[in-house]
Amino acid sequence: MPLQEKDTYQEKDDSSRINPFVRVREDHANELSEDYLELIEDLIDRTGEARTVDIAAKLGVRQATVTKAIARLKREGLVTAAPYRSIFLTNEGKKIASRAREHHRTILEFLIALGVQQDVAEIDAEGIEHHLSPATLAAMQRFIQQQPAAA
Amino acid sequence: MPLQEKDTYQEKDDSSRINPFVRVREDHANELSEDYLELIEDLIDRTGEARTVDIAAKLGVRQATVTKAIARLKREGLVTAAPYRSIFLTNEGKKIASRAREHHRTILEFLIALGVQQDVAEIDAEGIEHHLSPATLAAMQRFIQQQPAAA
DNA sequence: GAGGATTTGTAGCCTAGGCAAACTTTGACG
DNA sequence: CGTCAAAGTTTGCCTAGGCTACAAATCCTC
Repeated sequence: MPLQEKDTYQEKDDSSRINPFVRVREDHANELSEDYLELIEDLIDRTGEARTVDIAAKLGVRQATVTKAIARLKREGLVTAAPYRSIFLTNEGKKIASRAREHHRTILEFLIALGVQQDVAEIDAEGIEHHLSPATLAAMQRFIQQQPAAA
Repeated sequence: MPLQEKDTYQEKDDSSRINPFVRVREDHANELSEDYLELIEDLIDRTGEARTVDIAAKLGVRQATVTKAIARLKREGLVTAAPYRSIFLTNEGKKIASRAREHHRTILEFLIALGVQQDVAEIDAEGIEHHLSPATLAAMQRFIQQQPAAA
């Protein structure tokens, strides 16, 4: 037998394209980051700044948890933040936040167009926004545009 | 000050109904279990038995990981399994598996009806199936039935 | 029915992301 | 300008879910 046996394990490269479960696990790794970035952008837009205490309240976690997460985002170059000061997005962070927000909006509009109640749609949109391929998002866009847009 | 301060934290009872992020975190806790149960049911149906090695291959993880997960499912009363023997679902486990499978099928059909390519639909369905409320699933059902069902 | 390959299980490690408790910094206000 | 509440941080803990390496059991095959 040549080289290493590999067990039944699939290599990362192609497995994410091939195995849905692997793909879901990978999505989960980005999910939290995107939620933070999207929320930070939103807070800055609406209140002028993103503070630990507000992020914690929105996400339903403790401030300590937010501090830890922000440290990670800093390490990844997605935000900047000086101790005891509020948080800002880097350009890279802004890109991700805007994309996430756009997806979120698309999904929300789509669900509502599909006939789902507003509040339920909000919750479900949050749940699925990190797991949809560009192709599905495009299909949702098409669907929205075909709708008569009930006033 | 009265009683405990509570910080800005929201109590579990209502927060899952109120805060989408809390809801998503709760969904994640069940996600893995449902994937296992659904897969076990599928393997039993198709090959006669559910073996660790096959579960591992399908999920893209190591066998040791599967063993650990099965131990948890046993503790939760969702499967039965004797050491070195294959795995069976309890009634409770079967209920969850069937529900999961049904949701999965609904979502898959829906995405395809929406115009998403088969292989992409498979991947996305796996990603979102644990995050949709009954209301949204019902809306998807309605949409499928309205479709002319293109041959 | 013995031997070796395959499968399963065990032990120990790692990381992420929660938490509480204690500490530090900030900043508002008398 | 001193004090003190609110905000932020640090530390240390826990659990889940991955992994590797190794040990044990099972089961083909001759």
